[in-house]
Amino acid sequence: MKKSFANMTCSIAQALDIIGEWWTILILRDLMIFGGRRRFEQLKEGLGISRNILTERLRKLTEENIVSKVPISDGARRMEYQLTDKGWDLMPVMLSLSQWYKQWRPDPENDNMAFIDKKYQQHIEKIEVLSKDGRKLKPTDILPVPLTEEAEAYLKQFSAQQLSADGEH
Amino acid sequence: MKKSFANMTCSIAQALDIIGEWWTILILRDLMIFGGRRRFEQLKEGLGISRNILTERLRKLTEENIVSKVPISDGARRMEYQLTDKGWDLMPVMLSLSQWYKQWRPDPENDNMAFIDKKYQQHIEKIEVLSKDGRKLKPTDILPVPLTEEAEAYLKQFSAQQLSADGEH
DNA sequence: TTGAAAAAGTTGCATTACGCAACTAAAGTG
DNA sequence: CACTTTAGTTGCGTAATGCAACTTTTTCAA
Repeated sequence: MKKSFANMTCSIAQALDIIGEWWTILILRDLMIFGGRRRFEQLKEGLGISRNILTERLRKLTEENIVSKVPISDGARRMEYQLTDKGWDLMPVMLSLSQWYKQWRPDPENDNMAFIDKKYQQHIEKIEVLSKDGRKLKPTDILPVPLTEEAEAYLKQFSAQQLSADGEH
Repeated sequence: MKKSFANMTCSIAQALDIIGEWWTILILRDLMIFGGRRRFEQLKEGLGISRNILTERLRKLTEENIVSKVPISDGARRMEYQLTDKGWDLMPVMLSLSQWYKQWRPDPENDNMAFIDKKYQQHIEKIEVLSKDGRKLKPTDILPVPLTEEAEAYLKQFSAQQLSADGEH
């Protein structure tokens, strides 16, 4: 049986356990696209996904409150799938995946997805990771750390040292 | 047979085709963690992944130049796996997954991953998406658009209009 | 230097997930 | 009221995953 990540104490593993299965992120992408596909058959045709898999993925996304199933118009019984706030908050995941691929792709032609700033209808800037003092951080400026109590204590201590050192000059 | 996303003209699909399989991102996470697991057996034990799957994932990651297999020390024949620059550039993907989960998790206890700013050893700020004029964008300020020639032309035109409008007041 | 143990896979088999096509039930449509 | 569309469900064949046993090379202790 395919192993679940749900019992791992790591936010990345937890996130992937929810949205990390094959097709899931592409379904969410379609739901994000302006004027895009919201209906079962549309999603199926657009993606080329099998019916039973689409059913299963949508069921899980609905259960996780990432997507909601709402009437296509008031009082109608036909339904469509819409992102919830929780779903829209996955935008940075989409962006970072897209931008990583664009930066390293071997073939610049093979892509037609863009992310547009709604207000000015412009391509948006690269996604940035900012430090507390506003520096833009490169990947290697960042350290993923599994947090034990010791690690937390160390960081608190280091932080105090750093503050006093900064105050001295 | 599980379908490939490699022939879709979308950078998200392309990225997922490379790193979207079960386990792959968790392997990369372990390779990112400071002082973390770099060796086959360590990765296997730490993740609880089967040997044959780990072999296959590492093979693909190496082939894609996301990970490289290097001698554990100079001239040694024992190998370890290290991230390449292309691999490190996946940091924003890790961050955005982690931060999404942390924001929406039902259970705040069930997580021990943190991302630290190396210089000050502090937790880093939330990942931000910036517009060209430096505004921090919310998910709903952003529009994913499949780029056709028409879409490109429209955007170019809109952009010109916007500039002249901005110049007038 | 030799014997044991570890490291890094490979192979074979059982089970689960996925893809496909056929079927179904309800809702919309003319 | 027929018939079409929509949104699934079911069944089956194949591929992916998990597990355990086996292999080969390297490392280490005595």
